[in-house]
Amino acid sequence: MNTRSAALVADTGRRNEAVILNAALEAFGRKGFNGASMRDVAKLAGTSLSNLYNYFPSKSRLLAEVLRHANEELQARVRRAVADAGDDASSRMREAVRAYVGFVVDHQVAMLVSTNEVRYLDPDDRAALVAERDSTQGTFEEIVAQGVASGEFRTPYAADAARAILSGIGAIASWYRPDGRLSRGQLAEQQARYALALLEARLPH
Amino acid sequence: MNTRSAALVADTGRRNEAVILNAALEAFGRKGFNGASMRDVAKLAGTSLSNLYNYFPSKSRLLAEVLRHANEELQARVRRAVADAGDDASSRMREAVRAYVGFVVDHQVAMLVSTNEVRYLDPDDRAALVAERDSTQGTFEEIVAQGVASGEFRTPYAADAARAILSGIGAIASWYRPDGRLSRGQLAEQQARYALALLEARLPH
Amino acid sequence: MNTRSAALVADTGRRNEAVILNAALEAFGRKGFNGASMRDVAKLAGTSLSNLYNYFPSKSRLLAEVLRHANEELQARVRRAVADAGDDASSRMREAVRAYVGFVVDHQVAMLVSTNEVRYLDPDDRAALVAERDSTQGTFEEIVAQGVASGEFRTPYAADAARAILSGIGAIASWYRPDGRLSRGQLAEQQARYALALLEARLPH
Amino acid sequence: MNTRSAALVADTGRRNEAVILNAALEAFGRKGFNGASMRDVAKLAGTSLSNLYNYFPSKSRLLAEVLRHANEELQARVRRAVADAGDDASSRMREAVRAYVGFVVDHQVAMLVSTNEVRYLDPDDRAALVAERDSTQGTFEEIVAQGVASGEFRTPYAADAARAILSGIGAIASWYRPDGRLSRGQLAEQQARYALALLEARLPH
DNA sequence: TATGAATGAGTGTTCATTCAT
DNA sequence: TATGAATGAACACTCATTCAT
Repeated sequence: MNTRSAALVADTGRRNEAVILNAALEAFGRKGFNGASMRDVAKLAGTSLSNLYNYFPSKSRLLAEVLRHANEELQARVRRAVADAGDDASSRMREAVRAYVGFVVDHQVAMLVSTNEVRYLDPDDRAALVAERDSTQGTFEEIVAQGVASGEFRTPYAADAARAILSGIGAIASWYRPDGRLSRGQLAEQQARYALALLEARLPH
Repeated sequence: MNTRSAALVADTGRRNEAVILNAALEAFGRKGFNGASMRDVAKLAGTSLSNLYNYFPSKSRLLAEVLRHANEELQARVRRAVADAGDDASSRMREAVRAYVGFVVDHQVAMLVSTNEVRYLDPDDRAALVAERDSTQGTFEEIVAQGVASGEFRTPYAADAARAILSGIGAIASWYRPDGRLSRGQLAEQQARYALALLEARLPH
Repeated sequence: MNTRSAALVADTGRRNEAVILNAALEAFGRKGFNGASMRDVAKLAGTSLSNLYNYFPSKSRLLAEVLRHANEELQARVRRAVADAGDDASSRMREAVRAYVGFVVDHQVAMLVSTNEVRYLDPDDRAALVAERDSTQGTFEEIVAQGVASGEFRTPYAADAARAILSGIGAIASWYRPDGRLSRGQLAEQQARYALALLEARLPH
Repeated sequence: MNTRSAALVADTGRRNEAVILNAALEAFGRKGFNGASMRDVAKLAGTSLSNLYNYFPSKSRLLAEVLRHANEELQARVRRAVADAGDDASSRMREAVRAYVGFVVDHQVAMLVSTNEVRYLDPDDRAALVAERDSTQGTFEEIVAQGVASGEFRTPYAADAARAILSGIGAIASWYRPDGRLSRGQLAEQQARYALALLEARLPH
């Protein structure tokens, strides 16, 4: 149905749960959290309105679960990439950025919903998600700190650099088209270069 | 009421119109376009629900006007800044970024609403606004092109650099607090540096 | 604007009053009393909404005036026709029918509004109008009575014949098209024949 | 509640649907389509406003269903009557008229709503209903044609006679009172006589 | 687990009418 | 006489949620 994104939530065990989560992601992506109705979600999930409530106690909690899954996947990708990268900050930053970009491209809608609809979460759910996100951003901040310490990165504004980098990458979700000028790989390469340049890393010439 | 932003729409001549536009901006900022009701707007504007419709024919058109005013102000600031800047691409980029950051900080809510709620515009209004926004981005793209041509900027990814820069600056609206670590001026300076670094400009050491 | 009907209310003295009455007739004709708004009327009259209330104190009274004018014209036509007709019941009935048909064709919309929207009048206005209408129907009933007395009409159901005849003629308003199969004159002739036949008059062969 | 009409829609199977349809008929009958609100209908049906929409997707479709049921019943009565009548045109016309009158008397409100509110239907629904009505009128037109061909009816205006007859009968709905001068049967007999007379049938003396 | 019926609060919008000018 | 701004009530319709089955 949506050719730009693979299903975000895998179909393990409780089958309908995954179906509903993916339907909700799609609905929220199309119309926003407040613009999409539970009926929309039910229709996309191919089930009845009332059956939704057998899986999620409220619309808000449904959104929370959608965002939790999205963030989980993003975090996993980034952590794996960093773990598999070399030891120097530049390599690690490059791989972290590539992974982040990969997620944004693979799950464009999830990224959009993630950034635009967090605010509609109930306070507790929002706090939990923000904490998770901060932790992902923390991974980038650590790499920045490492690079500054090692002299690889010379930016005088290290404290905010990770956020600046992630803002730019996150925004990709709002304009990237898979059939556009840049391939998935080229985009990742480009963003990595932007990131390292922003950090004033010693770039290869 | 909102301490983070001065009124976006000036109160010249048609008074209630400005009052309503500012109320709408605030309401949409607090709850999003779909989350805010016309009743919310009326309450904030201190008028009756039905009277809103003497000024704007629909909620959607009200949003369109809010966004048009916001973009107008942003565009004016950037153009003025570029016109007043030096001749070299680096100076012009620096001033353009400063102006853009200034707008985001002065009209944080307007910036947030602008990026998050455009999608709810009617197609025609959306197209018109996107065109205006592209024109603002075009100003940045021209500076990039100038810098690349003159050798000031050495990024191999010039085509997408303006967008990357503006994404990062726009995102400021979602986290900046006037009482935070950075002053308005420091933030502007920082963002200018990020921008020039991303462009791989020859930086002063 | 409406090619099927001449203006019902003549433009004597208080000019805008006639303009408004004709506009109201058109509006009520197009959308019904409850479907047409005072704004609709104002637009058609080429004046402002609030100005309507300088002429008529309420929507309901506006309708009452429209219907009063329509009925006045209808009544005048019928009375004039009967007065100008011969002495025998058949001739008088024939002319009365012709006149009635003439009104329906000349003021189709007025006839439609008259029959469909009376019910929305305030009780007093409705009573007054119904009385006027009964008086017009009374004219026909007298002719029937005369014809029965003289032996011209042989129907055993004289008491309800006038109403039956007028129902049929009134309904013409809902289907007649000036460019249809029958001319104005042919239609009148046809209806006169139907009426006399229904009354079981001795018809010419 | 309404002593003048039996319930039009029978309560078979889908109970609430019939309840709502009858409530809608009553509401539209009392105040007209535009004058009656969905809240009125809900109140009469003894259910909630929003529940109405579980049965009918819009006020307009609700009206369409009401009118469809009414026309179905009318059509069925007329067809049955004609089928059960003798072979000559006069008998068939007499029975057809009797059946039509019977419907008007039994379902006075339905007849009124049917004639006054069709115009508020959506174009497609209106077209469908008009087609059904034309088919009923067609039944009468065929009888007229038969009678003219056989020499039973001598009217020179055969083409419009069926419509003239049905207009008169339909109008009964707007004045008949069950406790009035005429009984149901007398009224039917009277109308049959009017019809045959109008057709210039050879009447029994 | 799944459904369709039900509900009360809320949506954007329009209404007839009034008022200040 | 004429206007534009204003209002409170009402409109058709949709909402998230619940309940009986």
